[in-house]
Amino acid sequence: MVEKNRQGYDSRDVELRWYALWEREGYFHADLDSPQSPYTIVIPPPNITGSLHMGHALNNTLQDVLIRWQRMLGHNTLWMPGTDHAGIATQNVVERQLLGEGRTRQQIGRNAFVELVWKWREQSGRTIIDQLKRLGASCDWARESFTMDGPRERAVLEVFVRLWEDGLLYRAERLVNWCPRCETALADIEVVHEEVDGRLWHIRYPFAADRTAGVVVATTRPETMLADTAVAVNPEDPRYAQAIGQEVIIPLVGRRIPVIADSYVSQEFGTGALKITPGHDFNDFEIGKQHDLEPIATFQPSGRLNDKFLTGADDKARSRLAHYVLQDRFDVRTMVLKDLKREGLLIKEEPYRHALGRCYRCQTIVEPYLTPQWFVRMKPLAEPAIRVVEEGRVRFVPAQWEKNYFEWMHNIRDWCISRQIWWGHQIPAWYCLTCDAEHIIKTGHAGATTREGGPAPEITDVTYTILPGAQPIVAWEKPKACPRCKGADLLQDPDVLDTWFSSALWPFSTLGWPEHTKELEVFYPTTVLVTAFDILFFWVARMIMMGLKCMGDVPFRQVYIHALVRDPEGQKMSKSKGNVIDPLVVIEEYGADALRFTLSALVAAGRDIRLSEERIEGYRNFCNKIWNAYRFVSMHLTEGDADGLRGGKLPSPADLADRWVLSRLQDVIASVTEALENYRFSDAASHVYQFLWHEYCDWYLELVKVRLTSSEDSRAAETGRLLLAHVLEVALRLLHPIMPFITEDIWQRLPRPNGHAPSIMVSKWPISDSSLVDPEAVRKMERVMGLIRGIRNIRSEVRIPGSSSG
RNA sequence: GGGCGAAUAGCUCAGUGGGAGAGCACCUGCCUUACAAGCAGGGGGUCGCUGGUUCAAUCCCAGCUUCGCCCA
Repeated sequence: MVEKNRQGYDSRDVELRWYALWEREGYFHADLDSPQSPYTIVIPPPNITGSLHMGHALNNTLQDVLIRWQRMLGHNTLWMPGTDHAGIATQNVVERQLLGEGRTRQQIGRNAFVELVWKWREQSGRTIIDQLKRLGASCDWARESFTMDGPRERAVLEVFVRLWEDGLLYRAERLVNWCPRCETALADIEVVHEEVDGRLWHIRYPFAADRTAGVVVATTRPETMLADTAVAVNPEDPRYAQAIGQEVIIPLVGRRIPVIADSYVSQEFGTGALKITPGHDFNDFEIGKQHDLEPIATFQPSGRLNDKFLTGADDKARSRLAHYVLQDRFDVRTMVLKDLKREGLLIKEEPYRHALGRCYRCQTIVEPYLTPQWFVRMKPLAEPAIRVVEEGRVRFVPAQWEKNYFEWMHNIRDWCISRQIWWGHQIPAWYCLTCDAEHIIKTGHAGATTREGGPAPEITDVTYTILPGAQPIVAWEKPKACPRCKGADLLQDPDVLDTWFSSALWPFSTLGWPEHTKELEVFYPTTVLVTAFDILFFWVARMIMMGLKCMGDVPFRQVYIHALVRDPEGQKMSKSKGNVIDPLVVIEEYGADALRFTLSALVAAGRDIRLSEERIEGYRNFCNKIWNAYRFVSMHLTEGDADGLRGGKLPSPADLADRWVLSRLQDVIASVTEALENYRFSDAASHVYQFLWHEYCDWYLELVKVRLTSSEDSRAAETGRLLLAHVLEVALRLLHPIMPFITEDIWQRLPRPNGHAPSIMVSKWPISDSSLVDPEAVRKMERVMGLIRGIRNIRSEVRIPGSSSG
């Protein structure tokens, strides 16, 4: 076997080199004073904890395709980059790191911890930016933002104050979704619901009047019975007609609670009797409100039991249940069930499938938790946001997503925006320790920790609990004095804002709002937002609401919504499943161009992408094909040819093939352009692929080859060489948005008209020339190709050798 | 329980009221000086099922089955 030098295309060196040049030359930078019409995209800011995954790769490839295409069309394009501080996610990362050193954030205190996160961000927070550059993203890096930098913080403060002044913010005690691991409240949509095979336990609650009889309730959460305040039945239910108005005794605890009637209770579910725990269940909370039941909140923030459930219990029960206190909620469940069984009150246990909510950041089962939080009143914000989509001022692509949007917006609930974490925008609200003292409870003690060998730290773990009745003073900065009592002892609300609060401002905060900047004037509203459907509610809807509220205009005119990237079996890629295809590994092995082309070719509206490595390899081969076509062209081009091309004059077609290839090129220009105009990335990709490989290489190049070798007609040969170079040059420009690197590399090597752009990325997007469209040539050429195929077919059939003929 | 979407070649998916397609995989023959990461040729599908509209249905309509996602 002959060892042959591989003459393939090598992406590695090429990609790094050209990216550096583009950046150095400032091609990514949008010009504020440009007379051209603007085309703007704001990046969905990746989390600073993130490392580039396929979702990012897809999302940013599509944005870059659009941006590069529009730049070539001559628009003043701005791709605004930045990163997101990702409150809970980042805090979790740094906390874990700290824990590795045997310390907790509580031990080092808030200020030191926040400082530590900033330090972590300096070191690790830019990883993903560098990775985006490897992908080829042509963002305007000079304008890079961070959701917690100075200007973005000003925007957050401004919005918070405005919402407060407009009566769209309030602080209230409500049952909220609580993550006992992150120890913070979550918004409703930060809870991921899943069906699980659980159990339904039937428990007997004896009547206070006659303990031999009772009501049997069915529950999936027996541990919450400790905090029950009633048993509810349907008023129409004949089984319980006698029971309504009586009192039953909570088993183990011994507390008396009423049997109430409420039509909410389904007669079909379980036994038809429902235990009511307003402090630990959303539905029960509502029922409790109707019946004036005081909720009992018997969990600590960590999900461990406190002693509230013992309120009203007798001494015997107190001593018997003392060991429940401080146990985890699921251990309590086990203990409760065991004790119930012993007392003969556990009637039945059956398998039961039901929904469970988990924290979207750490998968911990969330707990409904009664606590004062900040909320945004959403209805008034949602109404105009619904209207702009109805009126088409914001257009969703594909349009089917508008349905989901409307569905959610019409049923919108108030947004819980306070988080009990430290990394984030601290809420700009203060409380007066003088006149509001009754609502503020101070806990903590000095000198709780000493760093090894270091000086004794300040008091670090003092915490304030701000009760529901407290009166916040909302302001841009700490007020000098309380407006009510003139007291100067003010305490800032310790909570921080939901990360999505600052993300919601992104399309205008990145442009300098609330200052009246030229950037806002030029680039707002932005043109299109490119994002995956999974953050439609988290982010897209909220940006529309906030854009309308703050700017009085939509944040973007179009929203292109793409699917998620999955593995070849359709499974979500995850580290634990081990099915992750790492884009950076792919880029190393196959090149960013191959990855970008693959993702573009696979993205179909509303469908998940199943990514396999073979597919990427196939498009790497496409790179190689183009590279070799270039090698052929360059090998045959003469100095005279190059001069001619630089002069910009094209030869007139010498024969059918010439007319055909020029005509086909015009078609391809038109169809790629049309595909991009309609966000049909896969069509754009396959049109160029089909043309370059199966028309240009398979046919035109082969036909010109014949002219070059036969040398009967030197004019035909020259025309062939020139058109080979010309058609390749145009096709490269068509391909550039998808494959920026190889197109630049070859384009720079091809002779092209004098005065042309210094880089393909700032060259002109091809325009279809109708004078070159030649349907007759195309028809004739197709007949010729069919004829040749027929001949080849016959030849191969005639020459079928016996399989053992070797 | 409410909503949305999908079902087309072995796999992943385009597609249109009149001819069933692409990439990958597969089979056969070729290291033909651009490319074996390639070239040439080839096999393979009652377009989920049942009805209806139509001269004509993979496509439009209704029902069914299966799968996926979102919301509660």
